Amino acid sequence: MDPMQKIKEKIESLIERALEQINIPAPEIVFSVPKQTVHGDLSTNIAMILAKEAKKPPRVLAEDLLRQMMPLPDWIEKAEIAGPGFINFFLKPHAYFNSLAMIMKEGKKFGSTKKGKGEKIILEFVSANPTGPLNVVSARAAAVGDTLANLLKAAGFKAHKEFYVNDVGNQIELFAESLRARYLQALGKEAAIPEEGYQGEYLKRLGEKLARSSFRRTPESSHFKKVGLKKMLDGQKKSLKRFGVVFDKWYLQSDLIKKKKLQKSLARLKKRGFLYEKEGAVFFRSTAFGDDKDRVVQKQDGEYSYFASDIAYHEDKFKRGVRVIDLFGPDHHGYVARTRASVAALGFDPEKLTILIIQQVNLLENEVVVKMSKRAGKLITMDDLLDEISPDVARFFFLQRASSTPLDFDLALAKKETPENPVYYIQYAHARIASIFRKAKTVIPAKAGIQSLLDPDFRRDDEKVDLSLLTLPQEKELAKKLLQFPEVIAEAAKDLAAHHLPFYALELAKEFQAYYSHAKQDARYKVVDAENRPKTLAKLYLLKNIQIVLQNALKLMGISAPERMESKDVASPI
RNA sequence: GCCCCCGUAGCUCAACGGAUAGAGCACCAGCCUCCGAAGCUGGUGGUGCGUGUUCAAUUCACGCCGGGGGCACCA
Repeated sequence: MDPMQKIKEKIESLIERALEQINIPAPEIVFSVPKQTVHGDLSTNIAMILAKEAKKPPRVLAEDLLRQMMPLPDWIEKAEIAGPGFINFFLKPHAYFNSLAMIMKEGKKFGSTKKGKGEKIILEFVSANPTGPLNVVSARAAAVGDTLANLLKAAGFKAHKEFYVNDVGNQIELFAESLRARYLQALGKEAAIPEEGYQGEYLKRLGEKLARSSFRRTPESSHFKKVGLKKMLDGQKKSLKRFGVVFDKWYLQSDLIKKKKLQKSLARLKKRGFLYEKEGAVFFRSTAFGDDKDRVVQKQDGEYSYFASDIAYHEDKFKRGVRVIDLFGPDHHGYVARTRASVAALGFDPEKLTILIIQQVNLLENEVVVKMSKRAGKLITMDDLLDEISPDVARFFFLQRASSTPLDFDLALAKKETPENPVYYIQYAHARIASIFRKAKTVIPAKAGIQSLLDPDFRRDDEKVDLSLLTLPQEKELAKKLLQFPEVIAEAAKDLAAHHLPFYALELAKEFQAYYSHAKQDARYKVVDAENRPKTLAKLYLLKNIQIVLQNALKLMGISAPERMESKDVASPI
């Protein structure tokens, strides 16, 4: 449920009735929450939208509307016309406080909605080649993809996380050859890593390990492929787990061929007239759907192209889900048009396919860009990253940025900034509330009711809490902020914009910290007051709600919500 | 040449087409007998250029300028 939505709907019907009175058909009415409190709690631009149609200046129309709306319901303090013709509504605190019970009641579920109607979405991300360890770009994709999946679930979709394993093709052969060479080298034999092969240290180590496990004769190339692949996949899974990302499915490209899915997809395309032969190769007519040129699906040598597998994979995904979301790396943006074309050619709605490009991560070292290449063996791995900074910090760092923009990542800087990282700010707000509760437990006389509020499983009915005792302006603002959470989730899920989440959490933490800090100057802001039990309860109630929302937001980002912040580095008060 | 991403504060990034463009870091000045100073308060400082659409443009369209990336019968 979304309490804010209900408030909006109520005002909406007021406006609709007013429009009816002056004979203007009502369009969709949009509200925004003004940045400044002087502009009220909710604002609409309806008078400016309709000014032309009404043949009146916006402000005059706004006045007409306002007159029709009188008298306002008791939960609206006042309504004003401002600026070029905004109608601003000022709500009484109880309009918000009354909805807090819902946050308490829903707990971990607060913020979730059912807008997705259980629609299944297949979300594919990371999908790095199984030829080496995951790098930082994969880390970014993992953080974003995982949080998008969480957001979609919270918005009422069924999100399925999938990792596509490119275990077929030239790069795998090169990989196997490179490993074989390392193996032979470890045995002291002459062997060269193929040109374009994989030079990384990790293969050297693996080759040495294989050499130690005494083979009587040099194994077949296929053996290196098999062992190497397994090793790489296990390593990738381990890194991802360390990062807190677990996939629902690891989908093998080779399965598409084994299970004849690839062949069937191509047959369908052929039947529909989108395939043709030229110079001994088979082409897909992607230009029929706006691609620059047609694309090869079967090469002259009879092998299927990577793209052919991808066609089959997308068909398979569309058979399993209503919507498909792909997170591509920046080097794959050229694939967007042809992928979309293939989906359309197979008869699926291309609108149901969303391809997000997770932009590159420029790794910097002392402000100099470090070029990464898996084949040349120059890379900074996800594990290297996690050796330096915690998963919480890394995830937050990646989530803060819109994923469609390139990201400069200075490892040295990231490490240095760790103590000041904003993620701690949010966690600290959460821990601080926990701390206040610990304090309250010792100070407030133990009555039957209060224990329940201090208990994690507290529910509203356990004890009457009089929220009208919350009279400070910041308390109303905090309640307002909390109630915006479901909309934040819904919007972020709709736009697939994970970065809204950290910003919201930061804002909420900020408002709380500022509110809390007033207590030093002003006793009215003090939460725990042994002399005033009802007021303490009301404040604790609000704080509990803040804590719940912070928890839920952090959970969506895959970040922990600690009860205490513990660090030796940070000095405690003298 | 074509395609994609990006130009917002000294740096890293925000801003459903809305009102006085916001945060963090950095810098300056204050604040711990009192629920955690990983904190709070105040200050310095910004939309690359041009034209259009609109009541309203950081946002949309077009054109420049600048930075990055991609344009395989490799995956």
